[in-house]
Amino acid sequence: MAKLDRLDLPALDAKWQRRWAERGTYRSDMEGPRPFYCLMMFPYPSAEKLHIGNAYAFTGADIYGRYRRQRGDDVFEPLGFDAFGIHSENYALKVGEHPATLTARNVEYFREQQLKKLGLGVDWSHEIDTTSPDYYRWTQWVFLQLFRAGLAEHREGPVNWCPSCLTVLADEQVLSGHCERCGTAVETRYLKQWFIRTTRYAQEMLDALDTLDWSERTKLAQRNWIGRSEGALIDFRLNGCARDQVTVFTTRPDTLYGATFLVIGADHPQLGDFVGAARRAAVEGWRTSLPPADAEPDFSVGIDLGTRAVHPLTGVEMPVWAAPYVLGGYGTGAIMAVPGHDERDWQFARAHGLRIVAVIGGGDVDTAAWTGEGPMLNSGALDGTPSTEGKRKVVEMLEARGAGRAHVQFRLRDWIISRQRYWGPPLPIIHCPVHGPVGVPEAELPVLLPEVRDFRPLGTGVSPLAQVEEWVNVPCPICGEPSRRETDVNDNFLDSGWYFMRYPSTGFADRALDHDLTWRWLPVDIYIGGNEHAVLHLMYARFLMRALHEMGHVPVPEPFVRFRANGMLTFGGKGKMSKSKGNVVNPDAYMARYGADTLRLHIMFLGPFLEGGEWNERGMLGQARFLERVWRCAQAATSDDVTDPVRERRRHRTIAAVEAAIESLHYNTAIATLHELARAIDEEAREGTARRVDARTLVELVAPFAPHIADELWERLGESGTVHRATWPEHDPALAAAPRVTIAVQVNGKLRATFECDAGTPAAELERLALDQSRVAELLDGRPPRKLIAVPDRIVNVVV
RNA sequence: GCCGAGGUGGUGGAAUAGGUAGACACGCUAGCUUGAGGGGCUAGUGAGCGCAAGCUCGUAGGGGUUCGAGUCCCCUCCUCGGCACCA
Repeated sequence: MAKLDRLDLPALDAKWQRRWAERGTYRSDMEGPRPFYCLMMFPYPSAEKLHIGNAYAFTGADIYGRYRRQRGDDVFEPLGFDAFGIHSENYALKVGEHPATLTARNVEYFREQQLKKLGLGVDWSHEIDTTSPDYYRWTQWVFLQLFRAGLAEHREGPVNWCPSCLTVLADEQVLSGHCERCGTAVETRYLKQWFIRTTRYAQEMLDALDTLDWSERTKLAQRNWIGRSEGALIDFRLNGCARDQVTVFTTRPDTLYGATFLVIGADHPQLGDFVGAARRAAVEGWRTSLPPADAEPDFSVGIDLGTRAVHPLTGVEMPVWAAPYVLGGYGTGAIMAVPGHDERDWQFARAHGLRIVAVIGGGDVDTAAWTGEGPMLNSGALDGTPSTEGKRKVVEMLEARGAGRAHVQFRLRDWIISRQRYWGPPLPIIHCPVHGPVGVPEAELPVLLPEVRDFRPLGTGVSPLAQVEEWVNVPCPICGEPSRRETDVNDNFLDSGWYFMRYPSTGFADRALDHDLTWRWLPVDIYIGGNEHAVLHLMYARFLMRALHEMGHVPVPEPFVRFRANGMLTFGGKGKMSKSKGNVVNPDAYMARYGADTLRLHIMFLGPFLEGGEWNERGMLGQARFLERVWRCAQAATSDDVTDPVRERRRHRTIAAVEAAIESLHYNTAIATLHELARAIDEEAREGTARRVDARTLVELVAPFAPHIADELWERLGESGTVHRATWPEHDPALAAAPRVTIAVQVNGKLRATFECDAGTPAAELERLALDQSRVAELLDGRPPRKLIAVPDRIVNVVV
């Protein structure tokens, strides 16, 4: 036998990456008969390089795409860069470089030095860069479609303001009152902003979740975020202030008789309207000295507004208070306080000596609020009615008087997409003194982001673009009056909210979405990515798809048929990898040393892909050994036998096992199965009996995980073309079934013996065989068995 | 606090419908190779007892159901992830 060439994995990486590019191995046939859209979340090239955690997610998605490609599907596996946004801009500010040059360099490094070297089966001819005018022109187009449809509105409202990033943030970007990216406590400001009306589809998006094949934890996060609650809106007349009435939302209309005061959110935009004249100064002073919004709830903070509210059913007057424990931005920004039956109201009432009345039986309101159900009390004609029924009855009474109605409230809020920053696509709007906000005509897109030297945020609530006078001042597209451009840029979640729609159509400069390609390729067949985007990106993407579907631009309302949240790679006991935790691991050196195939196998072997795992580099050597073995045994297989029943069974079983493992994304067990096959063939190779057909099967099955060595061996085995297209071996379940099985024999539930018999041996026969076992007879010691349980092909349990 | 996912050898992790716990891999030990090495190969490796055959105990802890429980039910403890005053 000729001496085997030494295995040089990094050299194979380079060789095959070059060949694949030359041969267009991963070019998708966009017209192919079996389109399969395999999507992975595109990376955000800020300052950091890709770390092992990123490589993990990409590799896992790539394995699935490769598997489908081998099965003969026309797989479309595109990739791009989400390069606009505050992260990049903040970093650019820090290092004093322009974000455009920084981004270009990072994109180049990500693509050439990291993603391509990982051996991803990506079709780079459809690459997207969100900062390219070729792309953001169409992001602006998407915004204009929303604007025309009335789904984008310019209005004033309370917004989350980050005093460090000097911009507003979406609700989803605020975590426990802190800025998601810099951790600074967020302030509430009242600014005119662009809102996207995501709430319009709240119910539909909630309902559609039931039809989606998504990771359960992701769906749950979305359900919680949408936060549907049923209840009622109730009107209270007001005396002693500028407003004559206020509407509150409650989920417990059955407790209405227990309402003893009202509370207005301290951050309510029109709080002043609720204050009695005599209390005005006191309230103003109080409002400026509130604890920060992120603090632990303090139910002792509140102020009497001096106003009286009239109970809609009893006519009794009650005080009106303001307190920060009520959120000005949720519901109507005001509540009816029922201290007997709401924990927070109870604490507040206690702190301020307000009346507590029990109106639902079952608890003792002197010691704690009773939030359960029970018979109604102190509720006039409704006394004795179960509270579950009372909900409906109270609403009926209110409706009869025109003082209330049933209402469904969502926690989901409209999406604020304006950002007072530089590094993003300018919103394509011109503010005309006559016509108000006017969309830039589509033919004039893109509205190019002007090149400015000083792109620092101003902190005045206005983007730095406002300083570029020659850019800002334009005539109104309708009437020609001197007007000003909108100077805010859009949130980068708008960029990433529709990128997967664009991928198929990247070849078209004259339209965002080519009709034929879009109808052929959408929705995405499988989307794999981190669950940190469960309520951000995934919610926005669903909204945009739904909106564009209503307008007829895309074929269906839901973008992702199947979504799987990959697990996270942790390191050093510090949890998920991130730069701020200082536990990032760079994959580059490992690829250079062990080859991409080794790294891919290693990280996929760390644990179940959907659960993640703890990074270590110790096991890497094991995968290197495995590849060495594959290399050796595949080339040493010389037998042309294809009928040996034992080996054929093994082959078919292996194919079935690997296939099932990949389908369920349990890559770790697929790799374990491959280890076993490789060991077996290797052993046979040493005896000179290894079969070519086994070697070929091994190479085919290993290909999604270790694509470089697989193609090299494919070539060395004398096969034509590439292993990566339409080569997945068939398996026959009949051939995979074992003719002989091992039966375990238990005595009183403890394993005492095993024996072999034909598969399918009936239970009665098994019992007989079990009792024949010498060990069993010994333990029975002449006593008759009390009971025998036999499970065919598995076990016999002898009970004494 | 609420919601979700989990606790299996020295380590990462396997166990289709309740049916031989610990696949596969790392590490370790011994031996063989010996062109040195973080090299390759072979064997062993849950704990305890035993020369051995074998026995006992073992899937966070405690109860339960069952011929049989890592798997099902109840309680307790712990870890990780997410959401956090949403009326």
